[in-house]
Amino acid sequence: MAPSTTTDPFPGWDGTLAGARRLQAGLAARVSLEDGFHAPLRTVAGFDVGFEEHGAVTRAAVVMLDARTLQPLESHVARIPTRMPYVPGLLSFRELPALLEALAMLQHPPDLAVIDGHGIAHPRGLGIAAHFGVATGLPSLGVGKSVLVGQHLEPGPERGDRCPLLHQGRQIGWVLRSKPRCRPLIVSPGHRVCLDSAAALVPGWLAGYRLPEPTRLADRLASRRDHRRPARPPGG
DNA sequence: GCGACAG
DNA sequence: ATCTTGTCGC
Repeated sequence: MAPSTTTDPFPGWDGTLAGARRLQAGLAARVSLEDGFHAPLRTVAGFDVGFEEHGAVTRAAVVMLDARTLQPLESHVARIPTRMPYVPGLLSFRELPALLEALAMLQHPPDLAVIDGHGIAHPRGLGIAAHFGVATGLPSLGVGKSVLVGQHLEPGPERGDRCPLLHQGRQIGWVLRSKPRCRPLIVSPGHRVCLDSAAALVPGWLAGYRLPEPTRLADRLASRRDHRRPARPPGG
């Protein structure tokens, strides 16, 4: 991929936590909630982060998939020194640099990026998936495993059942049942993806597991579980 | 002041 | 996130 398709993800950041929150507020104004991709998607890339050396090394994984068949086309792992601790609400300041390294390893950019974490379902509207989108210009959406902010009702028991995730009087995402008897996923737009599209796209990437394929495969690469444990077949 | 708090 | 095997329930 072109070496400099990504802009500085933290422009003007003074390194402080207060400065990080101010920067988020400013970057959030650049998020577009209108679809900025052409359907049908041809490629989708999943991203996730893991750690090594007791947290000293951040490990980001990317898996490029054929959006129609869900077959993996290409995958990479980027490893860089960890620079920040985990602070709720500031996840992107810890994990985004590694994700951008992984993105740069791809031969071509994906039509859309799926990131493990939240998009606009964030206190200041700039979760890691939204931050990734603004920094790269790529359409993106977040798939989280638990709520950071917002309220919601319990979605129905069937795959595809969903409820709006609301925060301060407006919808910021969806609570989606991706698999029966499993905790629902939190899906939210990152950048250049609208709420309805976020809800419509994810079910198309499900293959019998709780996590959609892009994120599930990236998760396995990021957290070495594939080197220690075999995969179990889908279904019941 | 107290509790909550993506990964 | 990470340390970690078997186990209970659908």
